[in-house]
Amino acid sequence: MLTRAPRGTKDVLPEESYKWQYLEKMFRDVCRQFGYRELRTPVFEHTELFERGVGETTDVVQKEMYTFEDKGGRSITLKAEGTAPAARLYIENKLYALPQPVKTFYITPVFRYERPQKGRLREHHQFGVEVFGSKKASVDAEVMSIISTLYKKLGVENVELHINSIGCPKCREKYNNILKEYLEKKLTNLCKTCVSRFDKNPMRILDCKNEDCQNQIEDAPLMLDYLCDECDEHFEEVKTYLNKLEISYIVDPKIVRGLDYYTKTAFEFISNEIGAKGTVCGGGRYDKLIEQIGGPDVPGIGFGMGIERLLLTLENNDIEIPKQEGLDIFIVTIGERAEKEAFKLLYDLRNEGIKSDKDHLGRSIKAQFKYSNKVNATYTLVLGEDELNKDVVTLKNMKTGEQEEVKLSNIVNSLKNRL
RNA sequence: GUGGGUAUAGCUCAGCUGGUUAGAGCGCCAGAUUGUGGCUCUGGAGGCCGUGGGUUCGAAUCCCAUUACUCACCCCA
Repeated sequence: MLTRAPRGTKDVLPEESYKWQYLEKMFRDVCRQFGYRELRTPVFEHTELFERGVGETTDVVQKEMYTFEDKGGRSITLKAEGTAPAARLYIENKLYALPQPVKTFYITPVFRYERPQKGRLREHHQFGVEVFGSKKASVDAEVMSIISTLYKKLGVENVELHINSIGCPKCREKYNNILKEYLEKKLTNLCKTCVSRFDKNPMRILDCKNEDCQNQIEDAPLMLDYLCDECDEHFEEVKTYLNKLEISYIVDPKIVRGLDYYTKTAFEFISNEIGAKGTVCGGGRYDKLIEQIGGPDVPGIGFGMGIERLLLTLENNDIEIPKQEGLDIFIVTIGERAEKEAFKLLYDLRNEGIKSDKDHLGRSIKAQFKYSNKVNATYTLVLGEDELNKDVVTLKNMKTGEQEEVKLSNIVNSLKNRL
C-alpha cells in the first residue's frame, strides 16, 4: 500500500517523460500561433464553483468529485474540470476589462472519482482552451481548428470531428417540451436512468447507450430541427467556417454533453482506437456559464483534451515521439587523481552547456565504457594518468570508434566545435 | 455504482490433471590476463508464487475470502 500509487493514478517515469514534454511543447506552440496565452488555476477550488458551474445534476458533481473539508472548515474540491476554474479566474481578475476576446489555454491535472479503465483515470491531464467574450461562430471554428492543427502536427489521422448544436435556453426549453411529449408515450419502455432523466434533462435520453432505448427513440425529434433563428444561423456559420478551412466533420445530432453549461455548439473528436470510449477531445460553447457563477453576461467556448488519451491515440497510430538525445560526453576516469580532475572538467563542460556525466559508482574502465555506450553518449572522454602527464584527454567517437588526443586546455572549445 | 478477467524474478511469461532444492528470455552486476563500449561466451545476484484461511500426508497448482491490477457498462477527457 505504502509503495503503491493510489488507484487510478499513473506515474510518469524518467524514460517516458520526454513524451509529455513533447506534447506539451507542441500544444503550447500551436496555441501561441493562434494567439492564445496560458493561464494556470489552483489544483483545488471551492466546491460550490463546480456545483454551480458544472451543474448540480451532473454525474461529475453528484458522484465523482474529490471533495473534502479543509482545516478552516471550507468545502474544497480538487479540480474536476478545467472550464469553471478558468471562468472564475476570468471573473475574479476582471479580464472582461481587457480587449475581448480573451483567448486562453492551460495544461492541468483533473480529478474525478471513477472506476478506472483504459483511457480513464482518477487523475488525468488535460490540454484545454477557453475563449471568453465572443459569440461569433468564427471563434467556434477557430477553437476546433486548434485541435485539428495539433493532430496534423502530431500525425494523428484517424480522428473524426462530430458537431452538433444544443441550442440556447430559449429554444431548448421549447424543444424539451416537444421531446417530452414524444417520450411520454415510450416512457415505460425506457431504461431506469432514462426515466429519471425525463424530468431533469430529457435530451440526455438521446445519448443513452442502451440498445432498447436507442430503438425506442429512433425517430425522436432532434434539437437541430428546433433551433431558434439565432442558434440556427450560428450553427450554419460554424459549418461555413469549418468548410472554409476544409476541416471535415460529421453533424451528429445525438451529441449532448454531460456538463450543464453547454449552449449552441457542442463537439467531440472521436477515435475508436483507444478502448471503450472514443472521445479524445470534447468541448463546446457555454454562453451562460460566466453569468451563472456570478460574472457579467459574457459568452465563452472551449474544449478539453485528455493527454493520456492523446498518448494512447498516438500509440495506436504507431506514431513515435522523437526521443531526447542522450549525453554529449561521458568521462571515463582511471585512477584517483584523474577522477578528481575529471570532476572539475565535468563541471566546466556542463557550464558550457555540454550535456555530460561521469561514473559515480567506482566502476572499472570497461564498465564505464559499457555505461557510456548504454546512455548513448556521443563521445567518451578518457582521463587517466597517461593523459594527465601529457596534459591531454583521449576523445573517442562512439559511433566510429575513432579516438584521438586533445589538449586539456583546448578540450572545451574543441568539443563545442564538434557537437 | 454494476459485471468479467488476471495476480509466479526489475520486465514479458512457462510451470500439464497437486509430488522433492520454482524455471526461461530480456534486463541488471561481474568475468573472458595489460587502460576501451556495441557482438559473442561464462558466471552471479534477485521470488514468503498478491494476502489470509481451508482441503490434503503434501498446494504456485484445488476451494473460499480479501486486496490490487485490468477490461467493459454508466459517465467523462
